[in-house]
Amino acid sequence: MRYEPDHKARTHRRIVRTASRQFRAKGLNGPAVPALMKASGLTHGGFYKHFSSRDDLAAEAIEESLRELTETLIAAAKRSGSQEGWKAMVKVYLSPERCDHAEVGCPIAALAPDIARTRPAVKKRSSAAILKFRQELLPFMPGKDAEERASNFLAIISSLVGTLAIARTMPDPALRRRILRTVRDHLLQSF
Amino acid sequence: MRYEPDHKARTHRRIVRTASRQFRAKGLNGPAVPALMKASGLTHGGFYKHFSSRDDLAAEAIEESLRELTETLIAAAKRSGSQEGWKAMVKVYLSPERCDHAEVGCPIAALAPDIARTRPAVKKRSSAAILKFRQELLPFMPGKDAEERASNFLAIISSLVGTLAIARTMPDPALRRRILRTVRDHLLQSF
DNA sequence: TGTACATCAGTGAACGCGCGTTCACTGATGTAC
DNA sequence: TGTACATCAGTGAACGCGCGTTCACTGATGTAC
Repeated sequence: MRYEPDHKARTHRRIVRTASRQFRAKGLNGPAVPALMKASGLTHGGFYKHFSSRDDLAAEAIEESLRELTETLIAAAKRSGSQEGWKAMVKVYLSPERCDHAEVGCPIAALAPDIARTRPAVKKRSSAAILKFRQELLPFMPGKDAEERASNFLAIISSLVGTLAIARTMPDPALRRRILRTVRDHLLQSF
Repeated sequence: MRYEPDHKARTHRRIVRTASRQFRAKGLNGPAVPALMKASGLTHGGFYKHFSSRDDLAAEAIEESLRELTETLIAAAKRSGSQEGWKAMVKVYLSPERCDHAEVGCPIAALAPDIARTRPAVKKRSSAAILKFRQELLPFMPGKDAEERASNFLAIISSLVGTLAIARTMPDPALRRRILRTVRDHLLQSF
């Protein structure tokens, strides 16, 4: 069976996108190769036509989900129209919907400890992707100069990541929402 | 072989304590039962004389590590002597040593996403232990009334957890230290 | 125009391995008589 | 005092299973002649 010229690239992208959701939902060691391929409507045998290893896919999936997150947050900031794009980002990031659906949410909140523990190759690509993510969001941060924006980015993103991570450990949805609301309100009046 | 009356209880405690380190180092799905027992100088066969399942040990290990963390932080606050115990807690929590040794550090920073994804029984016991942890630290938080201290606890702990999680994804030790220092300084002058 | 062959994305059986859990067993000591 | 038995923390072989990866194969279509 021959396909259109970009067929393989499209399949590849589809595997990466579905895998990025599976990893966020189940952890970096969660989904097995057969499950990852099945979720894209394929069988596991073809996996190594697309990726050199499971780690290779994991790294690509993390890079992809960080690109998606960047896009989502910047879109929210631009939609808000105001000078303070970071406030729109905080509101989106801490929304109950995103908290309850880790599979489409922030890969740092969902996977940071897994990334810290993973093989050096995956860790290197992931941390580079996080630094790129930081670079793209810096312009939207509060602060009068680059240095202040950089330090505020760290203060804000660490609070966001920690809040989501903590909220998700709580089985009670009402408590989760209370946590999200509390930190959101705190952050919005802090900068 | 008969043992002293408390022999089994001591062995049990030893398994839990070594396991709590292994889980923090390798994740909730990381260490296998044989490895967990071997780390305590035992063979895997006796495991089910002490625990009803691997999940049972995981829950107990998380509870234990949160008790240890509570102790460590309160000791730091009391050692500092000042009225502002939370500042001493922030400094200890974000120390480079603790960042570089997840196995003896905060189980929330090391395991939150794993806890969020785990079986309901483990999740329930873990979240209860986190709420107990919160309750014991509240008196040391900044704020003029209970409500303010509760909201500040959340703002501070989420920032701490997120900072450690993010820093640990970075392979460069200098960058890790810079991240820790930045958030520490930010927090210390924020409340 | 017709035929033999090359291409290559995807298939599915098979590999060696380690997992969580079970279970019959060990053997030093306490207890019953 | 001496002996038979009960106790029970810990041992190690074995179980069924799913893992990541390999590999010979499929089969529709493009290319060579």
